[in-house]
Amino acid sequence: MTDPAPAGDGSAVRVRFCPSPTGSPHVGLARTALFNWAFARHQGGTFVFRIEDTDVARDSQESYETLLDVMRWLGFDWDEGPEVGGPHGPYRQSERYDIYADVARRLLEAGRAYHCYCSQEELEERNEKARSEGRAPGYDGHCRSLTEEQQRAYAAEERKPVLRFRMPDHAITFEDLVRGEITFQPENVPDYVLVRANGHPLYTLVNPVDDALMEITHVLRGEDLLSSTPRQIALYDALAEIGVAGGTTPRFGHLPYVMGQGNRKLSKRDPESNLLSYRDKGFLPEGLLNYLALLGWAIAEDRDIFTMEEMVAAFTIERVNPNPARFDIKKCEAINASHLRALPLDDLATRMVPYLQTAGILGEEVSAEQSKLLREAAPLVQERMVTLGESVDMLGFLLVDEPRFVRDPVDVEKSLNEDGKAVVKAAHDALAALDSWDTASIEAALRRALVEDLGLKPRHAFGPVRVAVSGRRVSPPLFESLELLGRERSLSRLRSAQEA
RNA sequence: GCCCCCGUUGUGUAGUGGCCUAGCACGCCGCCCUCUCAAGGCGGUAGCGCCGGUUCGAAUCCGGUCGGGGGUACCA
Repeated sequence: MTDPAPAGDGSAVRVRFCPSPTGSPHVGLARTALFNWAFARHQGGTFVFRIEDTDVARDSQESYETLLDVMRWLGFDWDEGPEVGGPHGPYRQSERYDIYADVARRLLEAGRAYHCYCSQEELEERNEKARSEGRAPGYDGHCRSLTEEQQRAYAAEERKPVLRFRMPDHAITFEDLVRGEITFQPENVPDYVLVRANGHPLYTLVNPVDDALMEITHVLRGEDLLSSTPRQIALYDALAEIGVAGGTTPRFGHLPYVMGQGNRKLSKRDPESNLLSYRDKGFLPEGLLNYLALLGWAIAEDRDIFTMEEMVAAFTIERVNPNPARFDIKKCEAINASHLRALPLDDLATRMVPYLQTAGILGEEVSAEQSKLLREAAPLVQERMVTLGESVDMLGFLLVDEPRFVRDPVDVEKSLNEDGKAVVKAAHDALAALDSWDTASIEAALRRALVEDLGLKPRHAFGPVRVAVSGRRVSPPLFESLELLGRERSLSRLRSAQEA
């Protein structure tokens, strides 16, 4: 199915993915990117990639580069953002501080924000008091209407003010794209800080400002941001009033959490959350993405394997489910395995290469002979692998020879005892006498020599041979493997195994 | 405490008042196939949080309750 995305009347749709470059990217991030990307592509809209690097303490350049790297690995293309540019750049917030400073000044001048001189200790104290008296905590409006004189007095104490947004005193209601109508009463959404005392703008300011400036129409983000939505909607109104942007407030949709073990949101600490580890293990990007899509969305009631093209064609926010979803590595692996099995063999062979190189099984240069071998071995391992990384253990024996080819000591002990070695010797002699070296002949010869002549059960007959040749008790099919290994290399292994 | 969100088998979901003695997938268990391991085939396991209401009829609508999660920052 390769239907193009219906353009509809949504060509004006603009969505963004705006991660912070802190630490290692996690799967929740990928899920958010996926839903935004799929929505943009389905609508024929614009996908904006913005970097929210205003947290000086935690952001890093390394993390930024990893982010771009992993986005490319996952196959997301962005229409505006780092490296591709666009009409609303720059797309790294660290390069937009002058914009935020200007907006902050205008908000202050228009009276939509005010200087607040309260110290953090004072705020905490008053919050404690409010709590103990059963009142709603949060900023109490202490500095909302200071006279100039009072402000001067505070300044004289060398207090540095923060810039605080003046929330309106009416309820704020919005239609969440995945949850429906949500209302917040004003007493539950206190005035909040936009700019720190040291002049540094906060997420609360920069995120809505950039969404407004970049003309974002739909905000799809994690559920954790749900309760900050009324603050942002109020800020949008103010921005429109001071003429910062066109005055269109985006529509919001809050995606369910991706949970880890227990009832916890999958955090960066959970090993299962690390996106890079999926690439390192050899998950296919399309497999991982397919699984992630299932966390809160379904393409059809009786189907869960699909391509990204199919997802784009089918994706609508209305069908996103609000329940938090548990990340299940077993299902993730099963989905990935399905994609792996569907890969064309040439593609599979090519995709295994980097993993074999990383493991040192292949060098940087892959010879024509090695490629051919890999291509021929691909059908043998395709339905046995869950991830590409498993090709290392499954195919290593074909690609290296002794001394680098080493048999698993445990498997040797179990299979290559005296009896086992006798079987190996018989196998060697039978194969050495063979005229043609192909799977059928090899199988016939071994069956005759081991099963018929020695009277062994097939599993007992071929087990020792398998360990001798592949080094393991679990391997690709034996006869095919022998053919691929070749006559000389096979016989050599059958000899050396007798000395193991 | 207060505010907000969420509640279908172990997990992810389908379900929008009768098609539901609740479908699909993963997992788990058993059997078949079989040179190992897989894959594949067949079968099985297990669920609408609870209580009330509306209705001829409720997983679906309403109220309450319980449970879980998030927020309540000069983090995002």
